[in-house]
Amino acid sequence: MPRRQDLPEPHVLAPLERQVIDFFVDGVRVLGLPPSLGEIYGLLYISRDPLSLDDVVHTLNISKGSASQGLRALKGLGAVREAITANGDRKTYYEAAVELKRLVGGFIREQIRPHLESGRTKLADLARTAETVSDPSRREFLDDRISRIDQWVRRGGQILPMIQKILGE
Amino acid sequence: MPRRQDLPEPHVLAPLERQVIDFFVDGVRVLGLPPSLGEIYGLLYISRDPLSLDDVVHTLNISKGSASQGLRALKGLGAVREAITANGDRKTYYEAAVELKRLVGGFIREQIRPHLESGRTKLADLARTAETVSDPSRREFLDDRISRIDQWVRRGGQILPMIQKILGE
DNA sequence: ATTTTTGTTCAAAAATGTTTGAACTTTCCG
DNA sequence: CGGAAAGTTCAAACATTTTTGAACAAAAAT
Repeated sequence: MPRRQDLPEPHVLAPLERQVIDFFVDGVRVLGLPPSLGEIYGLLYISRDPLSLDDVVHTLNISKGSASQGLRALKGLGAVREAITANGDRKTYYEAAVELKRLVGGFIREQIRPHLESGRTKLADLARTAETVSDPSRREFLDDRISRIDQWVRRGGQILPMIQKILGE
Repeated sequence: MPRRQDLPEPHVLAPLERQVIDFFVDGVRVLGLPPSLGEIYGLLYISRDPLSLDDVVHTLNISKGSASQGLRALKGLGAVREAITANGDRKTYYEAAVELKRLVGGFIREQIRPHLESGRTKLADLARTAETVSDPSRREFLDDRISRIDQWVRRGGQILPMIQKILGE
């Protein structure tokens, strides 16, 4: 019974596919993510059918380790999901999530919110440290600067839902 | 004086200043910028008076090269400006720009817009390549995926001015 | 006109981040 | 059970980015 994984095709990427993948490699670089994530996402994005980890490894010529870690990270970002595997196949197949809303949401949740969170914590520490400054003139200056950062963090927290709303329609 | 070469004694930073600097080091990492930019900006941000390149070098204990390049990059981002130099002094002094509007605007202009721009170009190339695909079914799929990316890029271009507007008040 | 001060440049070193691959675990199947 | 297939882990190899520092240039002071 011939199955997917029995086909020993070298699977050379067409120029178009390569172009799409490169597009996403550049895209994820802007977001500060490793190139392999861009490659994998790009490949899935331009594949009509879901692909297995093995498909990814062979098509992109990357290691199993990279593919495994990359797929996990993309799942975590909500950029890739497991496709429902219909037949009695024990591989899991992956497909790209293509809704901008989901992509942006995942990125904000995983990459931005945690930093905003820790920023808030550090800021609170900072304010506490500043309270121990005795010189009133210096103290006034510090209070201004710290409250300014506070304003920035606050604005950041406000604007994220707006971005999600605008991109999510 | 028996000092090690002409290496200057590093100025010791108060804990508060160190905390602020670290805050910005983390901040710029999120933006994909080198730590030295965060250090320099943080130092200027928490300094009441403008500082010279030499001040930056000695206080942060970084090389002159790093300080020079870092200050240039920060100027390019609009995050730092040259202060009006008191007469009789030929050093130039730098101060942090603290308006969120300016910071965000500079970052978008320098780091985001260029990528959006090149994204548009690559996308146009892609669309041209896709036109050569003959299989109608495959072609239909590709057209959908490509127009979807086009939509993303378009949305990105629309949302940037909104962000600037919201943060710029 | 020489030296000192101020700052820039860039090749190489150091630091950091990414990918690999071999060993390992888990699950399925006979 | 034992073996094979699928997937994970992580230390080391590799790649990229950042920082350094010595050489250089410009300009002011001596």
